[in-house]
Amino acid sequence: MTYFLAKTDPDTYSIENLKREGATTWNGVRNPQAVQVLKAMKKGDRVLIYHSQGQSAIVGLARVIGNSRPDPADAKSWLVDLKFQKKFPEPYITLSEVKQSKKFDAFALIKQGRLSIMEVPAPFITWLKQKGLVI
DNA sequence: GCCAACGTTGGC
DNA sequence: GCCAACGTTGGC
Repeated sequence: MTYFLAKTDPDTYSIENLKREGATTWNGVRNPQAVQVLKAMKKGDRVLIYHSQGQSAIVGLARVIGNSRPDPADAKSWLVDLKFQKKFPEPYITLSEVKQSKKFDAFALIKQGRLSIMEVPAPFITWLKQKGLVI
Protein backbone atom coordinates (compact mmCIF):
# COMPACT_ATOMS: atom_id res chain seq x y z
CA MET A 1 0.00 0.00 0.00
CA THR A 2 1.51 3.25 -1.17
CA TYR A 3 0.73 6.85 -0.34
CA PHE A 4 0.55 9.41 -3.12
CA LEU A 5 -0.28 13.09 -3.20
CA ALA A 6 -2.43 14.66 -5.91
CA LYS A 7 -2.84 18.38 -6.46
CA THR A 8 -6.03 20.02 -7.51
CA ASP A 9 -7.14 23.58 -8.01
CA PRO A 10 -10.11 23.87 -5.62
CA ASP A 11 -11.75 26.40 -7.94
CA THR A 12 -11.96 23.57 -10.45
CA TYR A 13 -12.37 20.51 -8.21
CA SER A 14 -12.04 20.63 -4.45
CA ILE A 15 -12.12 18.14 -1.58
CA GLU A 16 -15.70 19.34 -1.03
CA ASN A 17 -16.60 18.22 -4.55
CA LEU A 18 -15.05 14.83 -3.87
CA LYS A 19 -16.86 14.54 -0.55
CA ARG A 20 -20.18 15.36 -2.18
CA GLU A 21 -19.68 12.96 -5.10
CA GLY A 22 -18.17 10.19 -2.97
CA ALA A 23 -15.89 9.09 -5.80
CA THR A 24 -14.39 10.48 -8.97
CA THR A 25 -12.24 9.61 -11.93
CA TRP A 26 -9.02 11.59 -11.58
CA ASN A 27 -8.02 12.65 -15.09
CA GLY A 28 -6.27 15.33 -17.06
CA VAL A 29 -2.75 14.25 -16.12
CA ARG A 30 -0.56 14.47 -19.23
CA ASN A 31 2.86 15.36 -17.92
CA PRO A 32 5.05 12.30 -18.63
CA GLN A 33 6.52 12.18 -15.15
CA ALA A 34 3.12 12.49 -13.52
CA VAL A 35 1.77 9.79 -15.84
CA GLN A 36 4.54 7.48 -14.62
CA VAL A 37 3.36 8.07 -11.08
CA LEU A 38 -0.25 7.43 -12.07
CA LYS A 39 0.72 4.18 -13.74
CA ALA A 40 2.08 2.93 -10.42
CA MET A 41 -1.24 3.46 -8.62
CA LYS A 42 -2.94 0.28 -7.51
CA LYS A 43 -6.21 -0.53 -5.88
CA GLY A 44 -5.99 0.13 -2.15
CA ASP A 45 -3.35 2.86 -2.37
CA ARG A 46 -4.03 6.14 -0.56
CA VAL A 47 -3.97 9.60 -2.04
CA LEU A 48 -3.52 12.80 -0.09
CA ILE A 49 -5.55 15.58 -1.69
CA TYR A 50 -3.79 18.92 -1.94
CA HIS A 51 -5.31 22.29 -2.81
CA SER A 52 -2.90 24.21 -4.98
CA GLN A 53 -4.69 27.54 -4.77
CA GLY A 54 -5.64 29.67 -1.83
CA GLN A 55 -4.08 28.13 1.22
CA SER A 56 -1.83 25.57 -0.54
CA ALA A 57 -2.53 22.79 1.91
CA ILE A 58 -3.18 19.07 2.32
CA VAL A 59 -6.92 18.93 2.84
CA GLY A 60 -7.94 15.27 2.85
CA LEU A 61 -7.49 11.67 1.92
CA ALA A 62 -8.84 9.41 -0.81
CA ARG A 63 -8.46 5.75 -1.67
CA VAL A 64 -7.62 4.20 -5.02
CA ILE A 65 -10.54 1.93 -5.90
CA GLY A 66 -9.21 0.50 -9.16
CA ASN A 67 -5.89 0.18 -10.92
CA SER A 68 -5.04 3.18 -13.07
CA ARG A 69 -5.65 2.88 -16.79
CA PRO A 70 -5.04 4.78 -20.03
CA ASP A 71 -7.49 7.53 -20.88
CA PRO A 72 -9.51 6.24 -23.84
CA ALA A 73 -10.05 9.84 -24.93
CA ASP A 74 -6.41 10.96 -24.81
CA ALA A 75 -3.41 8.81 -25.69
CA LYS A 76 -1.08 10.90 -23.54
CA SER A 77 -3.23 10.81 -20.44
CA TRP A 78 -3.99 8.35 -17.63
CA LEU A 79 -6.90 7.94 -15.26
CA VAL A 80 -7.51 6.53 -11.82
CA ASP A 81 -10.68 6.09 -9.80
CA LEU A 82 -10.64 7.59 -6.32
CA LYS A 83 -13.06 7.27 -3.45
CA PHE A 84 -13.49 9.95 -0.82
CA GLN A 85 -12.02 8.88 2.49
CA LYS A 86 -11.96 11.93 4.71
CA LYS A 87 -11.51 15.61 4.94
CA PHE A 88 -8.81 16.59 7.38
CA PRO A 89 -9.71 18.79 10.33
CA GLU A 90 -8.62 22.41 10.10
CA PRO A 91 -6.13 23.89 10.37
CA TYR A 92 -4.83 21.98 7.39
CA ILE A 93 -1.20 21.08 6.91
CA THR A 94 0.00 23.92 4.75
CA LEU A 95 2.83 23.94 2.26
CA SER A 96 4.58 26.52 4.39
CA GLU A 97 4.40 24.24 7.42
CA VAL A 98 5.90 21.36 5.43
CA LYS A 99 8.65 23.68 4.18
CA GLN A 100 9.36 25.10 7.62
CA SER A 101 9.82 21.68 9.18
CA LYS A 102 12.94 21.25 7.00
CA LYS A 103 12.57 17.50 7.38
CA PHE A 104 10.99 16.89 4.02
CA ASP A 105 13.18 18.75 1.56
CA ALA A 106 13.39 15.61 -0.58
CA PHE A 107 9.60 15.50 -0.92
CA ALA A 108 8.60 16.38 -4.49
CA LEU A 109 5.96 18.71 -3.02
CA ILE A 110 8.87 20.93 -2.02
CA LYS A 111 11.55 19.92 -4.47
CA GLN A 112 9.50 19.85 -7.64
CA GLY A 113 6.81 22.46 -7.33
CA ARG A 114 5.08 21.82 -10.62
CA LEU A 115 4.65 18.07 -10.39
CA SER A 116 0.93 17.40 -9.91
CA ILE A 117 1.03 13.78 -8.72
CA MET A 118 3.80 12.24 -6.66
CA GLU A 119 4.65 9.48 -4.25
CA VAL A 120 4.83 10.51 -0.60
CA PRO A 121 8.06 9.64 1.24
CA ALA A 122 7.74 7.32 4.26
CA PRO A 123 8.94 9.86 6.86
CA PHE A 124 6.14 12.17 5.86
CA ILE A 125 3.58 9.41 6.40
CA THR A 126 5.08 8.78 9.82
CA TRP A 127 4.67 12.46 10.57
CA LEU A 128 1.01 12.37 9.48
CA LYS A 129 0.45 9.32 11.66
CA GLN A 130 1.90 11.14 14.65
CA LYS A 131 -0.61 13.88 13.99
CA GLY A 132 -3.40 11.33 13.84
CA LEU A 133 -4.36 12.27 10.29
CA VAL A 134 -3.76 8.82 8.82
CA ILE A 135 -3.80 5.41 10.44
C1' DG B 1 -2.20 39.69 -11.01
C1' DC B 2 2.68 38.71 -11.32
C1' DC B 3 6.32 35.97 -12.38
C1' DA B 4 9.73 32.07 -11.67
C1' DA B 5 10.31 27.66 -12.93
C1' DC B 6 9.49 24.51 -15.64
C1' DG B 7 7.32 21.82 -19.86
C1' DT B 8 6.14 21.67 -24.82
C1' DT B 9 6.30 22.85 -29.57
C1' DG B 10 8.12 23.62 -33.89
C1' DG B 11 11.57 25.58 -37.15
C1' DC B 12 15.86 24.70 -38.61
C1' DG C 1 18.76 17.06 -31.95
C1' DC C 2 19.01 21.93 -30.56
C1' DC C 3 16.98 25.73 -28.79
C1' DA C 4 13.96 29.92 -29.02
C1' DA C 5 9.49 30.97 -28.31
C1' DC C 6 5.65 30.04 -26.16
C1' DG C 7 2.37 27.98 -22.68
C1' DT C 8 1.25 26.39 -17.98
C1' DT C 9 1.52 25.67 -13.11
C1' DG C 10 1.44 27.21 -8.76
C1' DG C 11 3.36 30.17 -4.95
C1' DC C 12 3.16 34.57 -3.41
